[in-house]
Amino acid sequence: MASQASIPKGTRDFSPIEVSKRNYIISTIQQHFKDFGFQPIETPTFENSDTLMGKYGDEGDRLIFKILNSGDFLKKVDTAVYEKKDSLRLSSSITEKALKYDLTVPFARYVVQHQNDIDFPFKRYQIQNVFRADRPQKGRFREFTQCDADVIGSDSLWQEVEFIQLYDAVFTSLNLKGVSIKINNRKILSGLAEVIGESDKLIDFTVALDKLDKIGEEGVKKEMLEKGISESAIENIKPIFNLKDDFETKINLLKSLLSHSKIGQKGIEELEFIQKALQELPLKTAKLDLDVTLARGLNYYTGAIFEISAPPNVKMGSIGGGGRYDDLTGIFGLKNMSGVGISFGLDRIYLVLEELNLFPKTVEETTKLLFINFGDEEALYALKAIQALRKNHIAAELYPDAAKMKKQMSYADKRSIPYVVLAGGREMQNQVYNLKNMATGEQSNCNLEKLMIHVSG
RNA sequence: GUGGAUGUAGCUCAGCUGGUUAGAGCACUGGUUUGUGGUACCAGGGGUCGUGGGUUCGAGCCCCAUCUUCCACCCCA
Repeated sequence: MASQASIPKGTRDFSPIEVSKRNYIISTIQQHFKDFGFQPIETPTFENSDTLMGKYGDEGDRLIFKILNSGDFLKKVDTAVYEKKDSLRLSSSITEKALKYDLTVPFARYVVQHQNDIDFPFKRYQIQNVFRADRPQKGRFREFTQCDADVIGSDSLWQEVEFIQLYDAVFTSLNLKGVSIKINNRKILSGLAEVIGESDKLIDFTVALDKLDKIGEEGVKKEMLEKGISESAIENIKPIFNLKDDFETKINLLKSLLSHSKIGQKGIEELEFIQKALQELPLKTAKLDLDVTLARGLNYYTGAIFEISAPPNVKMGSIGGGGRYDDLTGIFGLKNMSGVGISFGLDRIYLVLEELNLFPKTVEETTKLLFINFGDEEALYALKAIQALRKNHIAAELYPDAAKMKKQMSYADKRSIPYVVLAGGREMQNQVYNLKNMATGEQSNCNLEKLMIHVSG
């Protein structure tokens, strides 16, 4: 290998076809965002470190890419910190900026900073890349694209209903069947923790519970015991380990389980509201599924929690997620702003569509006609036709060099260009173009007008 | 951050217990066809075997380190 050209681990180059396919997904999502009344914003690729640090938990902090200060950054460092090799304190003093880790926290910062210019409730969407210093694996990258839609400034549950519809609309458009929208409510999790008398261990409790489908009932029990949750407490909530029935049966079980928890009951009420609304507004493609074990790591969720699972025949983690957060902007000083939002994981949706062969053929279409170059005089003749074609938004191009016919033809073939136009001396004399259909091999002479009709049909 | 696997031509991979000049298919370039691609036939170019050390008379193969990719965990889209 002569060159050592390479890119950092967890990042990717995208070829023309890949970009076309990504754009197909992005424009689909974007169209539905607009249809639902969301407005676009963008925020910087990097933020001040303290905007991001501490917002995603310890694990999150570890995964934030920090940007080294410019200039003689060591000069300002406390000698004691430096000599002790205290990485944590050292890094906070030499990295004042960090790459954004998700779109939600920068959005919260945006809302607080621009609160006087925003009309609430504010519905925004945002499609940008985010960065995580994670170890890459399948469907997990260090730079990836998130497509977020959030509403801030309304605690109406109709928003949750609409977001579920939005998910459904997007997956319907992408022709992706078998997606399940898993829903849960933080209040139910709080209620469960309360009922078993372990409210102070809510996080440990939910993190363990979240792993049910991965490590099984015994694994979850073991982890809960390790975290200091009592055996009798686990016994109390045992029924939720085996919830396999429909939405209503699950709700009923939760009702009896949480009859003594006010907050738990509130969570049930919210779920029922959403479910009843959706019975009147049925989903087209996706399935709504109550999953009591759904917790998600982000600790700012306070109400609904969403997670989107790829169809069961595809081996892929979640392809989207979201939820309600009552006080996200509180950390930046703006109180009483309830928000709810969802995110689409573009890169994972891409992998799922690729695996299921769901990209429409049309996304790969580029140039429709290639004009063979026979020389300067002929090229000029060709370009006159090309100019007219382009004016009608028919993509056409001239092979730049008067190369051998074979070379030009195989170039068209390799690029899957459906039509080739041969216009040499003979055609010029008769003021025609020889149009060749590359799929059928058919060839005929026609004037510019007919050429256009033929190709656009 | 923890544990495991991997790396040979542009791509997918062969390469025996360490032994001459490292192979195949596909792709690429040229020709059979100087106004006709996708098929066929012929010829050709291309690898300091991920990188750096070490063991050995001799290393693609053994040892160490490092990087990449992949898998599991953690976490997550």
